[in-house]
Amino acid sequence: MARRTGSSGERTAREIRAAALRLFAEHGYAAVSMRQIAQEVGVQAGALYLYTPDKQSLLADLLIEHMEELLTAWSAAQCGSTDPAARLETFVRFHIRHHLGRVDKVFISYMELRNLSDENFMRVERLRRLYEQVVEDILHDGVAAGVFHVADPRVASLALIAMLTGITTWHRSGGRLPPDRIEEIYCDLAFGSVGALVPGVRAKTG
Amino acid sequence: MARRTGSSGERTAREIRAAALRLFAEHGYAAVSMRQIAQEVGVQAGALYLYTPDKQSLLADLLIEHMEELLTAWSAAQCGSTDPAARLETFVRFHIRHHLGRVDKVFISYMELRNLSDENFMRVERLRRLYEQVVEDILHDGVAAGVFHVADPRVASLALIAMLTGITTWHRSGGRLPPDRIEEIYCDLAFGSVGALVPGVRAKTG
DNA sequence: TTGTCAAATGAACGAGCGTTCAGTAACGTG
DNA sequence: CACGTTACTGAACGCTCGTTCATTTGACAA
Repeated sequence: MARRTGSSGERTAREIRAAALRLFAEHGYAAVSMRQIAQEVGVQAGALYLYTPDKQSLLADLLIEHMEELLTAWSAAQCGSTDPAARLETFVRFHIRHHLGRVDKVFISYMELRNLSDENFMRVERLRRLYEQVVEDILHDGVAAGVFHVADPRVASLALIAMLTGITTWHRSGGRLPPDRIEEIYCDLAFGSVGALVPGVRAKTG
Repeated sequence: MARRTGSSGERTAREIRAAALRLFAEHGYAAVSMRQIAQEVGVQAGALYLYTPDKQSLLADLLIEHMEELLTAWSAAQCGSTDPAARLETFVRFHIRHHLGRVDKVFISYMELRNLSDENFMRVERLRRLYEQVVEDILHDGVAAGVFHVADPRVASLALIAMLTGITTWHRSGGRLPPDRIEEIYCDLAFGSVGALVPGVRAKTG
């Protein structure tokens, strides 16, 4: 056989990326072979090279796309408000919602950084730094406005992101808590950690 | 050559474990070959099998030992107090101090879980669950005593651990902040997130 | 000095790796 | 229906992988 009936380059390209993402997330980049990815797509290993120059690019493309998608989505999601508390709530809810819908991508974005070439690593790292800066700015403005109380906005922003992103390690869809409830809980935790209360009348219970 | 002058089985065993830890942390388990580990020790690959049945055990031993060491260290470090706030502060400081001194082990303990066999994974997971329970119990008691305010102690404990452990991803020894300062900052963040203040007179600044 | 044990060599095993490429079958257009 | 284009095969390339094992050397006691 050569070309398969009903095949389409565009579809195969999508399937390859999806298979690579799934397998990288499950077994890790180094532990997944091009032949495994090909098999998942239903194709021979050589065919992959019609769609990617090499294995490394397959990973790099996934990670860079993930970070760009994250930043773009944030641009669209952020509220116009200048109130730090409103901005923080918007961010927390956005971050959780965005990440819960992309567990695999989040996973490999943290796990497989070291398997990137130096150049690709720097590209991803620059994007990640931009995202971290978003939080740092919110916290910084909040501290200046006297509504947040954190000793070190930079460290607090990293702590906040780690806390929020950690959800992806334990969350299972259909689990005990629905996404909305998780958002509420983490809003409370986030605002508490910066020495503030969530805007609105919601009071902490316990 | 065969046996090398001045060689000792015990020392070689230690060196193999150290080399494996370092290389696994730097490149990932799957990306490190037995020949690389052997070269780091200054030995041929075959010699490793005098000290480990296979590569998998090399990883599993490191992870299991790490978790057991963590639990043992906590047993020794915990204060006798029944006051939830005091227990939380002790835990936060312990966790940070313990983890900052073992960055490599912490790293592979989170990154390489999926490279464990099912049996080894379950062993590590059981130990991890015990450690998470420590925090959950503290938070639960604090909520019952009315000093902590969290909606869901289980989720809050996972959030707290994620926040604290995240330090290891950005911390560099000799960086901007000395370990003591990091402890202070994270104590504030941790107590804030559970709706409390750090015991003592320390006030949040910012 | 000899013998025993501990510690390591180095070559080999089959398997799998990422990648290349000449060949071939289905598709889309005229 | 012919024909260039697109999509893919399948075999092969040189390597590296984890692991085994007969052999060799150093250390140490008798």
